[in-house]
Amino acid sequence: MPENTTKRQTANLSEIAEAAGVSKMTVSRVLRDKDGFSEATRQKVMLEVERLGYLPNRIAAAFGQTQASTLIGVCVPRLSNHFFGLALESIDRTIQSLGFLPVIGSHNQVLQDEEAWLKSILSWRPAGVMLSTKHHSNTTLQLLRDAGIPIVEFWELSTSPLDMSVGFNQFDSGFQMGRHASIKGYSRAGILGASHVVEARRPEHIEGFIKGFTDGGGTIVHHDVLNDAESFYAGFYGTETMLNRSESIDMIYYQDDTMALGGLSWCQGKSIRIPDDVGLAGWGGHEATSILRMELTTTSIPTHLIGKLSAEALVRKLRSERTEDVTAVPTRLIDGDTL
Amino acid sequence: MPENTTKRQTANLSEIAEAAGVSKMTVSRVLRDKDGFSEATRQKVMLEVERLGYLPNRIAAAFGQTQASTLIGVCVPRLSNHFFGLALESIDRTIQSLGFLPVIGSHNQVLQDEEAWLKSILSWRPAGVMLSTKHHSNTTLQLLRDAGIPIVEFWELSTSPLDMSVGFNQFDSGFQMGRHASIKGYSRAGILGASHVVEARRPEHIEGFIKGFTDGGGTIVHHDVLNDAESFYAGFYGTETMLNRSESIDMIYYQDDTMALGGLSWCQGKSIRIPDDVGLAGWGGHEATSILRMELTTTSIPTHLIGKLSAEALVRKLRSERTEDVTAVPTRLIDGDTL
DNA sequence: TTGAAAGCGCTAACAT
DNA sequence: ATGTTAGCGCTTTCAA
Repeated sequence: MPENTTKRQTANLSEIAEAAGVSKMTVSRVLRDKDGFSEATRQKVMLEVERLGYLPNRIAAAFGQTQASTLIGVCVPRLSNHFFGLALESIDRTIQSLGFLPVIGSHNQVLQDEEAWLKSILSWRPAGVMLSTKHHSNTTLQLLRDAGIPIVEFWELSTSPLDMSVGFNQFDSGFQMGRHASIKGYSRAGILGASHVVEARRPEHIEGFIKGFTDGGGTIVHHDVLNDAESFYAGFYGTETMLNRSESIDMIYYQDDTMALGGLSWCQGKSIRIPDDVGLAGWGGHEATSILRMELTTTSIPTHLIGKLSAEALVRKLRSERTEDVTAVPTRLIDGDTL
Repeated sequence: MPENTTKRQTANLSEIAEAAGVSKMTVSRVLRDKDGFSEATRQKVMLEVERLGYLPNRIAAAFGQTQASTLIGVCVPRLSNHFFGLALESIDRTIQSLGFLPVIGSHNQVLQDEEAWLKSILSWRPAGVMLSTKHHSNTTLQLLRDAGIPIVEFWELSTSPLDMSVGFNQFDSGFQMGRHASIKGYSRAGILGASHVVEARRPEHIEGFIKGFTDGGGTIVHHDVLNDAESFYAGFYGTETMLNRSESIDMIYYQDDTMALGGLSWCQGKSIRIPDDVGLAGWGGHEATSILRMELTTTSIPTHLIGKLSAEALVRKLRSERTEDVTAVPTRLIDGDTL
């Protein structure tokens, strides 16, 4: 029976102090394990803490003492994105185990949404923030500067980070695939991307692929960006559209593996031979590829590792421990059966 | 260059007040749009707010005035779960648009993890919490009671909720599939579940399926619970194991669609005819099924709707508006080609 | 080893 | 329409 009209529901330090026959400060010291109390006192206090079901009030604790906030803001493009879901899982576990509370948000690839989210979380004076893109609005940059808290940019590596960066070289991951395709003899590629935001920036691995592929003498025949979220189905119908065009292409590079899987399925349904008729390459390293009879050629991203390392880097900085500003994690080109 | 040693980085109400030549209270009123100020005053104040880049301090605002906290705790089983990812996306958007800040956590189907997360978020005195399971530890129940804040249990419908519940009848969704399979003539079913937690409770839709299927005269021949997360690959190898056993089964019911898709793929690789040799049924309504040449028989869950309605219900309660305590959303049995 | 006092930034309640 | 006062629960600082 929620009663958010009443003032206070839980015991506070004073009540514990009174019950235990000591002062507020002594209780505070015991709870935070600062020294300055005897074992006997500790026991008296803890007994009352248990008995009264004391729950610390972090709002009060954080209030005024900036460094006491245990909130850490974490912003990703989409909560339903498979790859970020995996990274978040790792971030969540790591941050919590280190004694902080993650506050997760999303920006949908819209700079203004990131900005709005940032204002929202900064008004709670977090100890630090974790951002998953390299590009930010000017207001965002200003807000971050003013906040004066540690920042980790994770996912895509930034070699000149605002503060710290943990991630992989996204351009290079695409570049390698482009070169790989070129070496394998492919020369006319289609690229299939998707974004539900029209003005979205072209992903760096796509840029990298273009460079790697054209450097090797290849030509990008098509570059379709569907106005849709990356998804299995977007890859399915996007592939249909692309292959039904007149110009012949010998391979398709997909924005991610969900799309590549959709494309692969469409091709199999049409009895198009992979990789003989068309080569396919994805990006990400999606778990779903494990059930195929052929291995998808793709680039695997160490989502878990990124999450763990980025959360750890942030906490180390919060604790004023030594940390690298830039931590690169490797991606791995999986030379599968589809290209 | 983060400096979490210095005390304050941003302007506060007093500074705005001084700069604008009014009192703190007037600034406070303007910012919260409470009445009690002239248009001229408003303009003076807003000018300084802009100029000094004032960012409200919600910690101070929430401190002492319980109802001023804009934090809402949200706990799901796993952040990387596709279905919960979709629900979270909807919850996130809805909560933010209503002026609150979601604090998302996960419990991995472990009651103690939910309890730990709850303690953590309650110490931040949230305005309300959203939980995605019906079952809680005694301590969790006690904590929720003491907190005295609105609670929404979302996902699985609870007809006697702690406070409010928004979701579907999970038992019934399985029951319907069991009856459906039985009516179609299937009589010897295998059930394939997965959980990375050994002592996890059996999902209600599995229970429902068993009831519906056996009521119709069917027999559950196998019930395997893989010690793994639900995943495409778990469905793949679990199906292999199950079908390689001696006893003949004529259908498999999967814990979710990712597993069903894995199973379907395994069967197709072995040239097992679906649904003639074996019928397959999933649960959830995964987007990936859209790329198959056959439609997966499954139960579709309105993840987005659940997220939206549950977030709205909570906020309505916070605003003391009228709300239903129990909101049922429908699931839909998709009578596809695999059963 | 312990306690007392001050103050963090804001808002509710009460003036004017 | 605007200002003043008090206090939320905790921790830091200083004193005993």
